[in-house]
Amino acid sequence: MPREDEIDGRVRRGQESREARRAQIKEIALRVFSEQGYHATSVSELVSAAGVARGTFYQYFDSKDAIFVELLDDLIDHLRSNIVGVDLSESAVPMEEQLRTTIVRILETVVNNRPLTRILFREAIGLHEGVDARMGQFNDELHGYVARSLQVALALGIVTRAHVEVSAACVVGSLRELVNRLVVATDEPFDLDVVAGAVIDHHLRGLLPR
Amino acid sequence: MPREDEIDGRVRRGQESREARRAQIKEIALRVFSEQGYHATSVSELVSAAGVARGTFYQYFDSKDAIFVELLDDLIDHLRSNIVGVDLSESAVPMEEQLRTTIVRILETVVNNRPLTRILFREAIGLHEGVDARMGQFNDELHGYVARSLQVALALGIVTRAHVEVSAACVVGSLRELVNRLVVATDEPFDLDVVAGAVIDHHLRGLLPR
Amino acid sequence: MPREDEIDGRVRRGQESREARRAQIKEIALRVFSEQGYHATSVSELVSAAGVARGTFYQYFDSKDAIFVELLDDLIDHLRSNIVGVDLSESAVPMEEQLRTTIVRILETVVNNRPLTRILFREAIGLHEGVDARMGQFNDELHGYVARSLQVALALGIVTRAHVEVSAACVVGSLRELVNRLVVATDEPFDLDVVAGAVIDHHLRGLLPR
Amino acid sequence: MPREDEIDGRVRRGQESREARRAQIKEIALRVFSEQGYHATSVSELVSAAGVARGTFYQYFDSKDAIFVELLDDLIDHLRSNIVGVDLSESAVPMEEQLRTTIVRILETVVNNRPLTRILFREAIGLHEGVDARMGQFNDELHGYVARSLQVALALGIVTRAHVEVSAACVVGSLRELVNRLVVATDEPFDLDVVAGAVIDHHLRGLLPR
DNA sequence: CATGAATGAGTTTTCATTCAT
DNA sequence: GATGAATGAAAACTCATTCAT
Repeated sequence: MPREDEIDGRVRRGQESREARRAQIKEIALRVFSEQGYHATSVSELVSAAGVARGTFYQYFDSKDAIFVELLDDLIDHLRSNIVGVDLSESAVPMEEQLRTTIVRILETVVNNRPLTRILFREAIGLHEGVDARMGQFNDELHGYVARSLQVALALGIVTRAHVEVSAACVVGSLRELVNRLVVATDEPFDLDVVAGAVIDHHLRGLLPR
Repeated sequence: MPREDEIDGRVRRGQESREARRAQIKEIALRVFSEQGYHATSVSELVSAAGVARGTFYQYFDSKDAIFVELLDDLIDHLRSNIVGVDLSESAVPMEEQLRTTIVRILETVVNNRPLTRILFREAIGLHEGVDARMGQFNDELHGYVARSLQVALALGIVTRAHVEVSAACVVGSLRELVNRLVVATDEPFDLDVVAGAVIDHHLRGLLPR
Repeated sequence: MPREDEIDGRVRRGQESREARRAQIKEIALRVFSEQGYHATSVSELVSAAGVARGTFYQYFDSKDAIFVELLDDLIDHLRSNIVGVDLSESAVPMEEQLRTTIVRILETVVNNRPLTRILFREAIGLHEGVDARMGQFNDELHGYVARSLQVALALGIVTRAHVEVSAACVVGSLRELVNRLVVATDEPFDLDVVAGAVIDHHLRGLLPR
Repeated sequence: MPREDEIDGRVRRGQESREARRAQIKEIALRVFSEQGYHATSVSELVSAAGVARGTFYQYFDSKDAIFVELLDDLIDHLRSNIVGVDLSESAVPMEEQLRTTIVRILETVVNNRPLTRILFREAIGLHEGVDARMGQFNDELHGYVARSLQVALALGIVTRAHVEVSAACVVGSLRELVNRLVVATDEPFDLDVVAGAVIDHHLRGLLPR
């Protein structure tokens, strides 16, 4: 009969390596998916790239769908955690600074997760009901957050003349397009602060001279 | 031996019916694709919906890919034809009016081609190299057009302080997001003029009070 | 534009060859199943034995299950059609003769369908819910038929002292076992009339001398 | 260095626990197999139900087949031990009484081993060569025993007019069918003595009035 | 030109068995 | 002797495309 701690040790070691293996497969799958796309990637490629057997893959993930969804959820969670409310009380950090911080954070997240972001932008639409729903939900969250902020700002007189829904769509669409151009379509680095500043300036002050 | 004009007639009739048949298949494919998506639509569904045999389908289109790409090209051509240069000469129609017209036209086009637009937004990414290239190209065209216009406007002093690339991305992204929300995600009608006006106002004057 | 009868001809020819192909695949599947058993037979073996491609098989049958169930249903239908009510009216053919005829018919059917019968007896249990249900249903039908006949015969005083359920089970079980021994377990021919007579004699008069 | 008896003790304890472990796994496997059937039961289910690791299972049994065959052999041995020769000497217990006893014993055995019996009747056919052989062998044994008994009885004039092979098949088939109906298909209890009596009466005296 | 039966490479997934720890 | 992660052969099934009629 093995001693208690021996069992614990085994179990712990097992769990550690299980987690490690799982993470390893996810990491490689992320790379392969982002290089080849979801449909062009077969489970065979996944397992041979990860250097494990077919069955091993299925011990850790229920299906090709499942690992893909998990990868996407990871990024969406990352992004969601960067949406923080803007504090409009007088004592707070200036609104523009707060906005800049949020945008910089979002851009940082996607820059640091280029492969996932690419998948998200290139593959994650029309692929899978669950993914679509999650994506739509995140987009709606973002839109709702911006719209509500605009409402408050309107009420406080901080902004004016806004068609809230349209303006919210403009803000969200601008971010998506920037991510698309700066992160998805190219590998070239860019200055986050400059971009964030320019976006905020664009949306707050518009193109016409004042 | 048939007479000359009889042959001509046959050929013409043949060609007419060829074109008609082709158009009919495309029309039905458009419907089916936009209802079910590219991957979820099999050639079987296409041919049975069109009421032709599998082989017939392949006499008109090289592959499932091919017809899909053709449908997308059609829409992109439609959209492209709506991008017209803004005339900034003093004698011209006021710039804001010109912009409004362009945006209204683009929105009209996508509203009138909801199924295709849906495919374009929901399916046409990460699906097929050729499609990706075309989509990217169109997006770049739009971006380039907006950026060049901004350059000119900057030079003329009509707009100020613009980070051209970022602002162009904001404009393009705003349009994409609006199309996405207003046309792709819902069937509800909306007032094109109001939306176009709000977009232009947003981008020209910004959110802050002047 | 093809003439009416040309279309009809094509369609008819098509249907003929479809039916023929279907029957051919069924026939070969029957042989392979009865030789190797259901589980030991893969679709690959089926199609290579039939000399058709995998896809062809699936054009005619939904699944491996489906063709198997169809084969079994064929035999069960055969057998069911041989269960005919016994006419006990005075003017009728003598009861014993009627029973003999029914039993001879059943034995003939199974003898003429040895491969299917073998599958039915060796494979068709615990394999598939639908098959189980059908088999159970047929067995119950047979049992019910015998039991009802016994009830009537009891009422008419033709038989006596019967524990109806047990006797019905004895009759049905006897038939099953005979089929098992004479048809399933061996290829040797036997005299149907002799066996049928012996069975009837056994159940009607019993083993003890009178 | 351990003392002799200490080693013996270890070995004995080891063997005891080996046997106990083995029996425990068999017992649980019996339950799971009879609930779900052979094919529907995976080794995973077996080991998780038994609370042992996969590898442990394979230390006690060569394969999934092996444990199943062993379970069947157990039941067949049980049943075989209940077949005892009928003593026809004048001084013996009356033949009918002896037959009744044998039948009651067999029914008791299967009633007391419902799970195994169910496996035997529902699964153990066409599953595995070895199992098939064993089942066939037992069936033949039973048949042979009944046939020889009939031969003797014929010679002694106790029974008359018997087509020995057919009558033996009737007797064996009747038992199988009764077991099937009373034990396999239902959980309801029944009066063994009544059923045994009815069977014997049926086969000895037949259905016709005397 | 139209037809639709035939094709077969390719996909995802399962699960009995092994073996390093 | 116990463990359970890893294995990979093998299975069922799909569907875009071809080609004889």
